[in-house]
Amino acid sequence: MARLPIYLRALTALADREVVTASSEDLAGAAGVNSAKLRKDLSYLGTYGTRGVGYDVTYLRYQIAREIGLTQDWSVVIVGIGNLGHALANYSGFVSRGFQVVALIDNDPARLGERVGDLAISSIDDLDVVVREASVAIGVIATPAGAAQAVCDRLVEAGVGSILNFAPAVLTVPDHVDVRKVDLSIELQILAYHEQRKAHGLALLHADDVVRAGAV
Amino acid sequence: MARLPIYLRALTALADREVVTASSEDLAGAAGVNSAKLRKDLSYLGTYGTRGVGYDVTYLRYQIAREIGLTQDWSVVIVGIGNLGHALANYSGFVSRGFQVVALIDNDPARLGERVGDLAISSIDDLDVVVREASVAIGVIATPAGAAQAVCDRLVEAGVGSILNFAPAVLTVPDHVDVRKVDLSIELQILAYHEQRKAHGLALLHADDVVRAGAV
DNA sequence: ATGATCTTGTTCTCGCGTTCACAAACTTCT
DNA sequence: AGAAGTTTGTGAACGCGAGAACAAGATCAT
Repeated sequence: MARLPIYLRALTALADREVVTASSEDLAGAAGVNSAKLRKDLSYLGTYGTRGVGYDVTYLRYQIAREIGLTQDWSVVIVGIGNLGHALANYSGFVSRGFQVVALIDNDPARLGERVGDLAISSIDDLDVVVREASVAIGVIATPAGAAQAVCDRLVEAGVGSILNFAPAVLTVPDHVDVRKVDLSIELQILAYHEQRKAHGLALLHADDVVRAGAV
Repeated sequence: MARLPIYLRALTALADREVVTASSEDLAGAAGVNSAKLRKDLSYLGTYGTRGVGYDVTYLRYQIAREIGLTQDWSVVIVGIGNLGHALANYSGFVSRGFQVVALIDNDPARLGERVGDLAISSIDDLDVVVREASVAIGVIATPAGAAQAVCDRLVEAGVGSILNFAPAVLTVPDHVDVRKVDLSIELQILAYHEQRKAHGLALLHADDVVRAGAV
């Protein structure tokens, strides 16, 4: 389920190299997962492979795209046009995968109307209109943590069904709304934890050796 | 392990509100997790709570920060100063949590020396020197997918032990190197999948009702 | 055609993480 | 002091996903 987009990307890369057929081993290698896991994942979608042959790259790619819902375009609204919101608004990876940013919203009245890429920054009061007219299903929150819950409530109220949250805050939403969280500093902290354990681990290992040597 | 930073943030928020003591229920609520899970997580670090009372906010916060390795500062280098790299270089959330960006590296010779925030963009040939002098342990890759593996190799070769990868590519690294991946468009695709299933689910539900009604 | 080879789809087992539930320990009130 | 009320730490059951292993199905060579 969460790995489908990775498979899709691997298939796209293979298609670009004009590979016609790929085995689960090939695909798994390109996606960085176990081949049994990949086969099991794909089997949930249907039986799109051929035993003894593998998977037809183009066909499977279409099927996965359809399953994810990428055969249609999705409208996205970004709230909070700071450093990150700015970068997201210009991020080419979105458009190329069927996501279209249809509105940029910021709180600062001084920035109203400022152009970022093809779009002008608008007020949060325009949210309802924008969401209704472009049938926006996905909202991106790139505000500071303090504003996140309020913005989230407005998005939900306007009818947005899925939220991608970059703010370092825990959002509470109704059951029918999906939230995914991307927290940059948490990722760094996790890496710091591993780094520390590597450094610390060596010290502990030495101490351990001494203990063990003493015991033996 | 991966939830420690969330607890840390919740504790910081409580400390800012001058809360002295918090129960596992309080903390779990603020962090958005089950209270039993939180208690078990914390029990792996040691017994920092007091039965009948709860956890001392300041004390626990320090212990978690120490466990993660946030009592020391970490030097970070960012490679690829496009939209995203730019935003990351200016992101205040890093500094405030003990991460210091010490170098910005980009491939484009025309941009060498360009200033972003307090730093000038430098060449990847300077990587070894920078990593050694500032003892950089963490590298951030914000390049296009095509360049990611090459940059990754250079980082590993220079002695970086942990990598945060924003490029939509699968990186292969030696065992002793940790990699974490943040993929913006994958997050959106997962949301699109859920959205589609919501819309589709209704249609299927109707079809299902018909079938069931027919069967009964 | 038939055996050899390959690859998928699926079953089975294992291990891990989550959650429940409860005893131990601390506080507070009488 | 002792009972009642809280809250932590942890043992046990549960569920779920990951990986190994194998049978079914397809191609290929002879």
